[in-house]
Amino acid sequence: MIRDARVLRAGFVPSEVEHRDAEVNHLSTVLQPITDGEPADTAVVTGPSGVGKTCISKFVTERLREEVLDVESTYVNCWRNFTRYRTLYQILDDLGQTINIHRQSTPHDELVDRLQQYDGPRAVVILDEVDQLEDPNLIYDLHSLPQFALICIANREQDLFNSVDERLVSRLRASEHVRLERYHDPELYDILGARAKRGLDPDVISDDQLYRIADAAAGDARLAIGMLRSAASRADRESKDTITDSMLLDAAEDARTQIKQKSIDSLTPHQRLVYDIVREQGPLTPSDIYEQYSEQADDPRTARTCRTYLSKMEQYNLIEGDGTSRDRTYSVVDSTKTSDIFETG
DNA sequence: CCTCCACTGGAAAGCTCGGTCT
DNA sequence: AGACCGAGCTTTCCAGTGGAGG
Repeated sequence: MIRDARVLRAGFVPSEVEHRDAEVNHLSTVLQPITDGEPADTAVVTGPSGVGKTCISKFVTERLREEVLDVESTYVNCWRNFTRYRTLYQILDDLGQTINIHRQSTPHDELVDRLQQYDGPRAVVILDEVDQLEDPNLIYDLHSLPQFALICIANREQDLFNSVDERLVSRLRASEHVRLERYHDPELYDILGARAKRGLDPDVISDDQLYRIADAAAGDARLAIGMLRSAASRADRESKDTITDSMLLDAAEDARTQIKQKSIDSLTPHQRLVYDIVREQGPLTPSDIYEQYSEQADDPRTARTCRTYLSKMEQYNLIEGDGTSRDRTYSVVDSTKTSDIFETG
């Protein structure tokens, strides 16, 4: 029943991008100078999650590489590689420049030096979730190197500008800006339809079901494709020929928890304990959380560290803080809102 | 309006771990 | 093997913020 699982995976870049012609063209134009061996301007790509920011950036870069021989490209997820060192290392690694660089004992500055000395072909550097960078000055360093064309991806323009200093803000404001809006339901339906057609046997899923996935995903293509993937793999496991409505219902839950589970898995045991306390007993005040935590933990960390955990988890969108100062409480982020849409449909 | 108190998050120093260098 | 180094995490200290209550 699954014909080509690749097209249902999260990072898949399709051969044609649907409903993003204007944005794709815009981004292509920014990178265009590279085809003539000229330096390209920095591009900023913004929009909420699942609108295709990563997808069109990779797509445009791939297409450029098909056109021109001498172009390298690298993709760094700054959320996973949030330190300056990891990001630089990732870029150098992708460019094949990590010979003689040792993960542990090479100073920061040497990595930047390496990039400055890089004399290979021009390279497109995609920095995904760039607002998550611990030290945004890295953007400035890369921006000033003419052999690299930067694509900075962020959810919100403001998040990006808030975290960087003045000189960089003015430079980024001057650079090309590609804004992506949420998909409308019919657009999402088209995207899902295309993936289903390539990825699944015919008649595995009905048009009506696809439309309901599109509806439930509320403009988020990643979520929608995740739901489709989850439903399809369930049907496959159970050796069914078609996807049933109840599978769709479970898939909606699945797709959301899977995204969350990734974050949860990256927590340390101490962070995990704090998260579990908030999940089971929240909403709780910070002092209550710490009291519980220090009782339950083996060799508990200090309250300050616990605060660092909380703000980290808030960034990961695992928990949310409500209220300010004394009436502040933390609780887990609610992720079960899609059920009713499928129930009535 | 003023003081108290809980909460927040920055800065700097300390620790441990895993790696290199000789 | 032992000295040494940097990253990442933790601790200590503390200034700033904003409700609550006199």
